[in-house]
Amino acid sequence: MGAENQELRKVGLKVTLPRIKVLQLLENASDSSHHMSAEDVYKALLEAGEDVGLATVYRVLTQFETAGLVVRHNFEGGHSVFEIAKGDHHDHMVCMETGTIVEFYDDEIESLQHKIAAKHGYDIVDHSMVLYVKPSAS
Amino acid sequence: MGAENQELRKVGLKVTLPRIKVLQLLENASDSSHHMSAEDVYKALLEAGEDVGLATVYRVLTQFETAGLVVRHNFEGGHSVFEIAKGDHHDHMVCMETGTIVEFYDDEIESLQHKIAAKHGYDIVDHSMVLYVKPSAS
DNA sequence: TTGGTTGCAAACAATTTGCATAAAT
DNA sequence: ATTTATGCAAATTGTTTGCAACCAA
Repeated sequence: MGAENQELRKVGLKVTLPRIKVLQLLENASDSSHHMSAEDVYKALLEAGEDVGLATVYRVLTQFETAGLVVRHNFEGGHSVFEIAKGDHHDHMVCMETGTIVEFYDDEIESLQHKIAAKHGYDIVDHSMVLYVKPSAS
Repeated sequence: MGAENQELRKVGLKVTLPRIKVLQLLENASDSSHHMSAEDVYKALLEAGEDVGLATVYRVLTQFETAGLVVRHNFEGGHSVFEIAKGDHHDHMVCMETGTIVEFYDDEIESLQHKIAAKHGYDIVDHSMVLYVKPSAS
């Protein structure tokens, strides 16, 4: 039995075929397909010959998000994209011209964010930071 | 003639009633209604007795965004919110418990963002940073 | 006059939900 | 056997578009 099997049980989700397939897909997602929309996942599964419904993909992704297995991002342009949660937090840079997504993490920025929230009497629950960029004119 | 009149001409938009009304509404928006969705604007105008269509509100807001008169934000939860562009750039902090929105600006973070983008060979076109917070447990 | 603008209804895209059926424990 | 999950189609939500009537320049 695959490791996905265990992961699902661990978060209290019944082990079903759709869930296993979606989880495998996201875990093995290559660099370029690291961030996938529900539609992306759905089409990938269809192409792999798996017979899942789009509604199920949405349901499963939402459950995974709640369970902390995946992270949902709302970049500009309406639809959400998901990526497997690898434990590490990072922010994103989206190239407006190529669509490339670069992940980065900056300790200094993180601590400044906390400092600012604290200054206003708040604790940070979560945050999103996306830099929309273009290749720098050399 | 109101000042909105001039502002519209300045950006090359024909002066029409819906545009004037939407612009006035956003300019006079109180602190709590500083950030409004298209629906918010639509309902506010209806309550004020103005007879505009929701589609027109969307069109006008999009035109204003293009013209730089307003800024559109995509906070979590699907719909967009707009605010009059007062020239100054700032980021947001959204309280998950009260819905309060705090605006802030941090020079240090801004420069770090540019430094990071540059490190990856990019220029920043735009960025969004939203801190989702809760009142700090005292 | 004449082209830009509006309102309304229909069209859309992304996501959610109801429900009868199918599968997991 | 029970309970939960799935697939499909229909329903929602937020936003856009086609088009005839309308208004600003």
